[in-house]
Amino acid sequence: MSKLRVRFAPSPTGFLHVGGARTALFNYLLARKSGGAFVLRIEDTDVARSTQESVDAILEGMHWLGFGCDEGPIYQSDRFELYGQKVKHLLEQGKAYRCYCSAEELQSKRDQAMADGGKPRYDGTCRDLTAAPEGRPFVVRFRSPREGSTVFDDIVKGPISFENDELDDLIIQRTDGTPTYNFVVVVDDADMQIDPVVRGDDHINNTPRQILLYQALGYPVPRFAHVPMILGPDKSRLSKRHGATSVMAYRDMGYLPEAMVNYLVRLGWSHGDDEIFTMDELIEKFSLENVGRSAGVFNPEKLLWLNAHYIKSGDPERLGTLLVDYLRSAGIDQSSGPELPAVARSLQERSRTMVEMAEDAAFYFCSEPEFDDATVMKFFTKENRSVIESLMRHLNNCSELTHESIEGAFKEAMEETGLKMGKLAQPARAALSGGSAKPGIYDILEVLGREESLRRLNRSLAFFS
RNA sequence: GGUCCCUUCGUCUAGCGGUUAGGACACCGCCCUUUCACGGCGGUAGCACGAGUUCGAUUCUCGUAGGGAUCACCA
Repeated sequence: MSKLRVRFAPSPTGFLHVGGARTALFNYLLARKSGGAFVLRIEDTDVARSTQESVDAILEGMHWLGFGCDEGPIYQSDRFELYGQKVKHLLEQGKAYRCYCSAEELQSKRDQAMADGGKPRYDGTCRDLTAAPEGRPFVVRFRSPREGSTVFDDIVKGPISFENDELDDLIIQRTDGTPTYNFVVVVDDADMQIDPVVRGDDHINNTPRQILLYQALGYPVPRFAHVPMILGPDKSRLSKRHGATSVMAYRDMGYLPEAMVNYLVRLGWSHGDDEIFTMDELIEKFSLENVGRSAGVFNPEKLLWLNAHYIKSGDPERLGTLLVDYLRSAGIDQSSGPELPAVARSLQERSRTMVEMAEDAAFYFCSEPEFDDATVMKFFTKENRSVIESLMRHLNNCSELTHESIEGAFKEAMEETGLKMGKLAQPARAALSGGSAKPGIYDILEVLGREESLRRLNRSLAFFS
């Protein structure tokens, strides 16, 4: 595959949402696969709505997901001079013209057209103006051809065609002299030699105008790949009301970036029946040819399943490191207690999110667990006292608590008491954790260690009837 | 409303003229079992509709219906 230059071009008016993240991912994979360049371009021509906080949030999201860019971030606000030159050229060539209609006039014309059942488009009032009014504010409009049609062969959607007379003369420069999106996106994609342009299919309707602009500017027209949108459960465009849409919100909810990447890539793309992909596999296997044409519903359940999968198969050392922040957020004092990797290892098979893991790890860090009435009633009975004592004796004989030594102790205790595993494990679990802690009982003992385990068991004795 | 796009289980999807329509999430049942999970096995469930083309349509064409996007001095 030849080297591709692709880009992700978010506008800094909010955080990185899952839709944008997927678009970024597709572009990133294409660049990595081809050994080409992934350009990050910040579309901040709307100075009023763009914020540095948003830029930072987007960068943070990209970093978390592991999408490193090769060029950028490039800010369009740094390139106004270039856009100004291009506008000037179009003006000189008569391919653009000044329009003196005010925003209010335009709006009322649109409203009128709508009321008459017509199309809300610019009527061309200033298109052929010969005498320019003096000193009045103006915008610059692109002189769009009124005949013919514009067609392109979308890489994912196939052939798409528009009649040119459906397109009106779009504004390329505002009254304040700043350029607008449809213009700068063309100048930049051409200037940065982006090909293919991979973006959300909400841009399909902009594409014919942009193609006309490429041609007017004398640029070669790139290929386009419009990827389907991500919808909410009600099939409407995914938004806040559907729940979390910010990528970083998922980190906060205990999701791993690889789970998010894996989920996002499968939403709209497939590789046979495969479900699990490492980033390296994605780079090797991803291709636009296998991107579907239809929109997809964001399914949190499947994301959760993938997250559980990655936690389950994750490196305990890493999970332990990640756990630090989640424990802190859960208000758990981790200053003393077991080693985090060991904690993570004991819980990774049963945690679907890191938040769950932190919550389920709480008992490890609570040296004096509270016993509720139900627990006392059920497990701390007269008969069970001897059970715990028996277990303590055999545990005490172990020099160190390992899976083997613990198993041995349990066997001996079972023999001594004549009880089955269940009768032994449950009271012990309650005594050690204060309730029905999730890890296997051997794991709890092993992670807690000999001294702490015996201390907790001994302490529980006081609560027996 | 105009334009454009889309349409296989509830959801994500495989399928690229002939298949018992496959997989995954979710759901249900059974097994495993020291709690909870994991895991294993099995199951429910789908080609929107109507015409064509064809010996044969989920697959190709055209309609219909439904859904979505877009029609800014936002991007």
